[in-house]
Amino acid sequence: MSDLKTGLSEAAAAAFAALGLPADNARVTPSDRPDLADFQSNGALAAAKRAGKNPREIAAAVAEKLQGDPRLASVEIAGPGFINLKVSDAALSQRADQIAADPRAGGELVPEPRKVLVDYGGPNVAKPMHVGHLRSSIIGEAIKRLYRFRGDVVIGDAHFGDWGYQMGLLIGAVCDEDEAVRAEVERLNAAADLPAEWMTSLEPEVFGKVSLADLDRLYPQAAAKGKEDPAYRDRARKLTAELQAKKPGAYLLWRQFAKVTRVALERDFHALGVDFDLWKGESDVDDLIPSMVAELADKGLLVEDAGARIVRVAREGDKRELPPLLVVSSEGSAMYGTTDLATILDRKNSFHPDQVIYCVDQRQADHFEIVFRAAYLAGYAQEGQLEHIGFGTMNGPDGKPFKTREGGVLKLNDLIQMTRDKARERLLEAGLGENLPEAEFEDIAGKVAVAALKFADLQNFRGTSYVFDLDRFTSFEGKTGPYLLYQAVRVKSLLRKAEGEGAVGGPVAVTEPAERDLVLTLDAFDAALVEAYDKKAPNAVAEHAYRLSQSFSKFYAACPILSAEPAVRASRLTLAQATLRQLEQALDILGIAVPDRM
RNA sequence: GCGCCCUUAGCUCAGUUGGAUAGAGCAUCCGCCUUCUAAGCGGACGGUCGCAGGUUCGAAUCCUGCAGGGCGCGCCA
Repeated sequence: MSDLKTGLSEAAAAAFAALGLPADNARVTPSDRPDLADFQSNGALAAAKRAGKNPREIAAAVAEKLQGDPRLASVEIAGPGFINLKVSDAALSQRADQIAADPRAGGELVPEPRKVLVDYGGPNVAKPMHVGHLRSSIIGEAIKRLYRFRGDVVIGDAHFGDWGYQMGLLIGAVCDEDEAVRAEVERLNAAADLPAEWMTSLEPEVFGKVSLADLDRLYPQAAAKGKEDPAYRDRARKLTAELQAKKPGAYLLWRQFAKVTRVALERDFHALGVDFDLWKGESDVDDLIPSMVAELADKGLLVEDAGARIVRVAREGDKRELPPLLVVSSEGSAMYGTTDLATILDRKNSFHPDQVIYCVDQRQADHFEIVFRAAYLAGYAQEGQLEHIGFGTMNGPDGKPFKTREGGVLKLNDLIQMTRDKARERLLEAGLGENLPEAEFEDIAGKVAVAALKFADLQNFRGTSYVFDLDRFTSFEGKTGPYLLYQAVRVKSLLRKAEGEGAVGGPVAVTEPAERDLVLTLDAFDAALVEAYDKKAPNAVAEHAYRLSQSFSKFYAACPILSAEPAVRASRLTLAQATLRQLEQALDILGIAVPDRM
């Protein structure tokens, strides 16, 4: 069951082929001139160029072949050789019935499902998530859901940054601040009589008082000190190496860091409706590193350089010299490129992904290019299987990465709370809330907040940066998440009313312009999914959801439903049902949930 | 210095891989609620697509140069 565009493309391709013309550019697309046609094919122009013929003649010949197609109400030539197609009401009605009957609301499956892993590019342990993590969560989640909906087997992995230098910095900083912690770390490091299962069984009581707030407070200080004080930095790097060598004191203190961080992360992700299949991190591949390093050495890829061990990844024809992958630091510790490489190896062994998508800030493009090249050299993945999906930053009104009024980084939790407060305010302004139970009102406010944040983000192409504007995002007017929820809720309300009156859906019979427009929009769902999938660009789905809402709203204004005569009412109810299902499906792919009323 | 990305309506952004008259939203102005949620719908206003060349029948889109902005460039992630 394919959409109209696909069916018409096939017909056009057949027509081109019958005329001895290449069929590959016969593609039919939605018309740029809705006043003239529903669909168009520009293939005659390209074919004429290749064959050195008159495009209008070719268009006329193709048009004649298409003329008899029962789906088409008219075939016309316009301009230099555009073929304009108008679909018959009957074909539109039939297509609407198909979509309405389809649990997938018109969205097709990929021909061959693949195994895809989405890497959310890790929030860091010991640092609360800030607005910078918002985009990778939102975009990664949308890509995961999109791929899954289209039939791929997808695993999402948070991939925490929990094993690097910042851990050494924090171990040092916490010990400096708390003598008891320091003593315990030293005692454990030196202890000779630990039980075999100490890594998982021991939870030293003194470590229990270290909170995320402590880490959050100490980290910026320690990072700053590490930058200016070489001795302090060296100690942190040594402590990092100790942690990675699993010295008990360092390791168990680190486990406390990971524990308190995880609680906060789960809270923030839950609030955003984001979840992971794997909560893995850099530390999980630590055991693989020694053998991986040995293997890289065996393969002759590892080179000594300035006390460190590196893999050179520069290639012939590079426009500039790409730095090498730093595998082992001069201190003997693993760098983030090391764990990233080991993670690729781990995923190859455990999941055999056809593709791994890294959903990480554009600024890390070079890093991933380096790691990917090393992975290809080492045979841990095939060229092209690893892909970095970069995105821009969320900026403040000044056009620079978003900061609080005080100039600090805004924590994700605070951002979510801010948005939720605003959502409540908006709902109350609109006179909602008095009639609703407290719990439902809170649920709605939460959904409105998430819709506002996610839709604002996802309506932009991921590669570009955007300006954060809470008032605009939470507005119920215009191209916003709350507007989409309102539209969906309005359909739900209509359908409830219909049900109360005993009105049921029936076969679609398209007659009105608003009905035509709505069905054409419904039909365009699959094309939006394909585009979003191929370009890893959820904004195509967001755009479709918005267009669908608009089409429905026009239909809703122009075509009375419940008061129409029975056959028309049944047809329009079917259209409303199909719209709701597709809209909810599109929003679900974006990670946006719709309340029942608002 | 080298490299990557960006520059489209007053503001925030899309732009179907080179096609017709470059689209939305906000803002401004004008209409439409005794009728299914007006948080809506219809209409108007608003553009040298950063600048200059080039390729092409045809360029916001491809190539070159320039200007402005952002980002990155091995022991942080």
